[in-house]
Amino acid sequence: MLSERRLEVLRAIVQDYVGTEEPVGSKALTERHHLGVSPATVRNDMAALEEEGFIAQPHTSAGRIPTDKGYRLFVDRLAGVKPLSSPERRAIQNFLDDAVDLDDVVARTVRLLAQLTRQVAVVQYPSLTRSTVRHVELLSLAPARLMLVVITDTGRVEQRHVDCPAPFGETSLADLRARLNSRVAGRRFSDVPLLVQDLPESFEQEDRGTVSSVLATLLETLVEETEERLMIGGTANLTRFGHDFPLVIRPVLEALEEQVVLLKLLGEAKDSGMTVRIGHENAHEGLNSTSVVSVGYGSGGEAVAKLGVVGPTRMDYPGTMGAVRAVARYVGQILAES
Amino acid sequence: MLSERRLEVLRAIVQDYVGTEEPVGSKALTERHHLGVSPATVRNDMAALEEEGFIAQPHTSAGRIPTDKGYRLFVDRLAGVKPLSSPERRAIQNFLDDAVDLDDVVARTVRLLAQLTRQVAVVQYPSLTRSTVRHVELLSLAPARLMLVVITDTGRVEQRHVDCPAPFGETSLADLRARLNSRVAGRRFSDVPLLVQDLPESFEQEDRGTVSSVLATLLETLVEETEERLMIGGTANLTRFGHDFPLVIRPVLEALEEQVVLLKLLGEAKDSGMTVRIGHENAHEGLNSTSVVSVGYGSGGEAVAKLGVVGPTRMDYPGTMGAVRAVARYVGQILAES
DNA sequence: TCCTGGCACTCACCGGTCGTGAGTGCCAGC
DNA sequence: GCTGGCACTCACGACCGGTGAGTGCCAGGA
Repeated sequence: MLSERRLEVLRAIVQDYVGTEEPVGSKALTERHHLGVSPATVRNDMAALEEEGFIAQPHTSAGRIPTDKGYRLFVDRLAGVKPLSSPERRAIQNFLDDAVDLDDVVARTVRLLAQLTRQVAVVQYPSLTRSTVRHVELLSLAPARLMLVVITDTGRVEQRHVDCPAPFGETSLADLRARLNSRVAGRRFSDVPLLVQDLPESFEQEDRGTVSSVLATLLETLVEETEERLMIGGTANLTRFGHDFPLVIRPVLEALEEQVVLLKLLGEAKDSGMTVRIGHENAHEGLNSTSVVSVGYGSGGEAVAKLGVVGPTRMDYPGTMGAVRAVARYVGQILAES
Repeated sequence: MLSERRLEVLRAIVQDYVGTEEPVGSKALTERHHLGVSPATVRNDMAALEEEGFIAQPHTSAGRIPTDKGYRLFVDRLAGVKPLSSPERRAIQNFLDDAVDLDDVVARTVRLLAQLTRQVAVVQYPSLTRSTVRHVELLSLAPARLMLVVITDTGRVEQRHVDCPAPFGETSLADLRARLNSRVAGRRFSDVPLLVQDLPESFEQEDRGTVSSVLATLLETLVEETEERLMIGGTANLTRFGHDFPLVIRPVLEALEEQVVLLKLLGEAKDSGMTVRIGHENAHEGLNSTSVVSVGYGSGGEAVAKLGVVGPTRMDYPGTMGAVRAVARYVGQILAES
């Protein structure tokens, strides 16, 4: 088992390395942190920490840098979550309060996260499946062509065309619109299929085809939009990544462009509480030299989507975690209000 | 005036430099291109071209590289637009045909452009001001709360809440909906303000307040959405930019994050035909080492928005221009069909 | 007048050598 | 179990000379 002081040494190494980006040696450590022991003692501790795999040396006769395992221990046992200062909190709130619609909320959130953490920010749009239907609207575009609009409680709007097998009168349209809304308004998207399945039967023979088409399109919208969208920002922060450039950031940029990869990444994170994935803990190879800090957010108590940041494993974990958590809270509030 | 052969030499220099990314010397030039003259002659021509500012040497006793002015001459007088191969054309069409909605069209276009040109792609969403209104829908959410939905001919949907000064009956709602649509459906967004200004007067006194609120919101949507959105992709291609990394791509990434900058960039381009801005011709400082190739696209004969790519000044202009033009055409077709 | 071959010159690049210093491991003593 | 001392390692930067691609210039020929 690692003694208390060795953990302290590890913490000091992580902090110094995060600050300077350079391998940290025993002498510098004792000078910057008052550990109360000599460099020689620290050297012994370092040897032990290296033995256990928490730190490593890039070359013989260089200082040590933390390994993924070292960061993991640091995050789990040594680091708290650094709360934001109150001016920061106020700035967040003001900035988000000005948002005019859902797109704007998401866009502002991305900017905010990227600026606060000086890293790449990723924000998932509130998911359709977990949110509820506010309203379904049907419009007639042409005699045998309808438009279906679905509005969710998070302010998202989806729209689809429906080609009808037969002309559909205004009366029937109003009827269908009313019945559809009375069944699904306020209900969760995931419950919709069950709620509408017997709807065609209650219509005249001649209209059933059209009603079925509308329902099919509605359900299809549901399925398609389960592939969620997301927005990223702050990629310019990647340039502060390290010295050995292109090789590191190339795969990261590629991964960030693959929405599928990112969605999977966020999907793997815990639904509640904050998740930190460090280096090789990330399944995707391109992200092996990055850490991902993510957390769910939502309008009520329940998380409807996730947001987070992607940065070098050598990041300021307490600060990043604090910023991510705070932003998620405020976004949740904003969504609840609107 | 530059002789025919000197122009030929410039063309050869641009082509070789684009291919190899290395300064090109007189000997290599005569070997790769059958110019019919000796290296010594080419050297004289090069000296003249340098004198005129079309090429430069990074150091004494190195080959020459084209300057921005050299690329400009190349693009204007020496390079054609390389048409895509027919398999490429088919691939584009197939890929775009599968798009399900406007977001998807834009997203696919970005991917396509980025892949074809191996550069950063930028696609502007079809603009509301230049497109027409397909339908306006009004829904009652609560006794004194309405939702306004605007649907454009390019498939874009915008939605806003309206708080009414007084309760608004279903009959009045249907009435307003009908009158609103009869006036604006099929009209350009920019014409809407004039078309609706006298609408409140034709309603009962008690409803006028609400009608005015609805119209105000409608016009506000118009103004807000004149700030257009855009989508970018292919940023990973920036890693192929050059050897001297962070210093070059940092400002480019920053510029790309500023939608305002990009919109201005696209806005400065000609409305019809293709625009190529080379290096320092770009107003934004961060893009001084890049070239931007852009073109308008639209569903009819008229351009409703622009798309383009951002890449190093040392890019394959004929190929890039060909790809950009072809993609713009197909996107226009797709939009016209939907 | 324009092109060509020849020639001397420049200078970035590459590989090797060497001194410096931060950092280490080990050990004997407190 | 901590400490000071000591020998060792090795990345890094500076220096240096050889190599070769490339240049500018010039005199001679079509």
